[in-house]
Amino acid sequence: MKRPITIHDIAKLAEVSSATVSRVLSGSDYPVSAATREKIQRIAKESNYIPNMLGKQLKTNSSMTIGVIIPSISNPFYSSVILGIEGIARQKGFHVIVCNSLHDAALEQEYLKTIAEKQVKGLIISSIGSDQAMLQKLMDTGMKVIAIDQKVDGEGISQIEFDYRKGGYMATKHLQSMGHRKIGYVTSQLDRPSRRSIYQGYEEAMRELDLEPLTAESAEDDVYNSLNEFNMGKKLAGKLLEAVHPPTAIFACNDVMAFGVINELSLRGLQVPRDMSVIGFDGIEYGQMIHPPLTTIKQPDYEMGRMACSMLLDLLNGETKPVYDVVLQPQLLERSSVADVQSKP
Amino acid sequence: MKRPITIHDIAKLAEVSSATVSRVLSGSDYPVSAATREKIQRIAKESNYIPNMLGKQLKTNSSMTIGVIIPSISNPFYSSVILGIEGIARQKGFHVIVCNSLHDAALEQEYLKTIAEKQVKGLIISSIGSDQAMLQKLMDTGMKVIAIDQKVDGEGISQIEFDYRKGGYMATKHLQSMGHRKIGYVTSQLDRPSRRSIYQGYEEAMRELDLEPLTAESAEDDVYNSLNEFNMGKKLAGKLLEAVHPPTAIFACNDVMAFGVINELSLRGLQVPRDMSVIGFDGIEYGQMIHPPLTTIKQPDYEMGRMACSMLLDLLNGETKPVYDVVLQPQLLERSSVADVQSKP
DNA sequence: TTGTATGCGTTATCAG
DNA sequence: CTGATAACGCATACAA
Repeated sequence: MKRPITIHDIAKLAEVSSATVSRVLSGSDYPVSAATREKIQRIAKESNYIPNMLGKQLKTNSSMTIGVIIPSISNPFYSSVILGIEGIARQKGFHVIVCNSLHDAALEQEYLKTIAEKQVKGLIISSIGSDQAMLQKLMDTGMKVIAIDQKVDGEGISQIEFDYRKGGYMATKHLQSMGHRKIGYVTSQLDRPSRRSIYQGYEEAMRELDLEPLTAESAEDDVYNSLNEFNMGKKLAGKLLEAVHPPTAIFACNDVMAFGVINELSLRGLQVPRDMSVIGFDGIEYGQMIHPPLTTIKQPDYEMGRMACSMLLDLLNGETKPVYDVVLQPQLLERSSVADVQSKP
Repeated sequence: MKRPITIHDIAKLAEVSSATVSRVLSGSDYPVSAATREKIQRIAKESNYIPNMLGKQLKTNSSMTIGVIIPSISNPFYSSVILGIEGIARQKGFHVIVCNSLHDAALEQEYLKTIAEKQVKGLIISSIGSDQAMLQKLMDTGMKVIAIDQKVDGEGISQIEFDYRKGGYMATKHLQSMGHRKIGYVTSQLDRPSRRSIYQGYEEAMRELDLEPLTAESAEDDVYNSLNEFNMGKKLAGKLLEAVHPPTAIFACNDVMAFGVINELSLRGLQVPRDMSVIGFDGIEYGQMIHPPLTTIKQPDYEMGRMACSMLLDLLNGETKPVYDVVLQPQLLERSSVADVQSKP
């Protein structure tokens, strides 16, 4: 294994100083005569020179890298966010390091540390932990942070979030507008702020019409895994059906859970939407692949990624924009899992 | 913005040399008296010292990082592979850089370059490009490479792949064993080796019973996107139905496409599996969330990730194992989308 | 336009 | 056990 080529090797071959080589190869605008410039470039190519970013970054103290911490890429919602981030980042010459916290607060902390050690100056995080002490410390050292999806309260953190409350409200209102009055809500544990917000929206819409909320909340904590979520949906749907006054429509806190609800219903001989309407939340692509296509509340995930990345890069460019929160609006995706039951016979 | 703390700062505070600080803080087993060791650790903690990995890596020329290049994390198959890789990597103290080539050969090359520049010494790649020249160059400089899923022919590259041919064979045989004789195959363009292999398995199984293959291949090139895939499944299913001798069973080259097939069938008033059997390929989780639950050929994606990472780490540890290929075996996941049609009335 | 010299933060060598 | 010092590969201030 031969030692990798450095600018010094090239300098020797080209009979110039390494400074000149650096100036040419780093794309600096420092004046270098066309002749030597060409010579250096030729030799670099011929010798398969690969610049060592570690050296460069150590010197310049800028890694052109942003970190992203999300629960898991196996969640299509987050993988979409990441694709959005990457698109913008690549366009600006930045690289992205993705870390899956897997709903493990300790792991999240660990990744936070790793990112700091790698001298990453910008971070986009959908935090699942509650301990923002470490995050604050990093920000004190100059790291720029954008929180997405999950609210992080800390000074100087720009947030970009969805209007979850409104999404919950919209979903419920849509069901009501279709004539439903007994509307059940199935949700995983209401421990994360986002989930509570959706619930609030649901509750608010119900209260407006003096309707009683009917909620089935999972008791289990979060082993994030879509199959789990699916099964949870099944279980909770079962619970709702066994209530004294079963609902005519079910609102699930995410699409995969809605898949579970639909599955459980069909197992019990109930047809969607004829016998029961179902509405989901998130707007993942698979929603339109099932039968019936799932009516749902779409969160602009991809756009969120793009916006988060743009904001972060602005911050890194030293544009001293004020810290601000962006609230992205949900959108009703009307497909075929909700029936209109208000037509009087 | 204050200058970050370095080992020199700590050295001053602890009244020792930076060499000693390094020995303590880097977890070296070099002997240091318990007293100074403790003092250094205390001061490091108090001053919120964050080691600069760039410096360390530049010096040691080892980044404890492996690169992964895959088509897209939005494909649940690959996100599963990555989770497998990460699990092993983390366990051994390695970090993972994920790059989505998005089915763009140029982008793949770009990421390859980036990874090399970042001094990453190990790479796991599911290559979509055909130009393995760059890859070979990198291997010449000492990079260890493991190719997964997609075969890359090059010297010294360990491969870990699925037995796609056998998977295709198994799927077809399963349909045959359930009495089907007219079996259609829908596939995206047969341009990648993996896809051709599946097709070969299908064809082989058909020939064994002297049956005529009936294939619908997409003409469009690959804009990888599940929705696209889904729609392709719909379109190709339509084609098959309009054949002079329509099949009684359809085999799709991946699960999402199978979703499209099922969707199209139900739109045309055909029930699965009563009127038409469908079998998929991949075994993504969503397969069991649709109706009817999709019978499919499962590829052990997560395990592939784990195995690839283990092999790579062994290679990086200098264990001079011979270059070898691992072939992972597919598994039939019998669910409910295939009907037994052989019972004679 | 080019070269020299220095330092980024760390580890490693070698001498004490 | 500890310290001084030289790298690692690169960019840049300063000198020529």
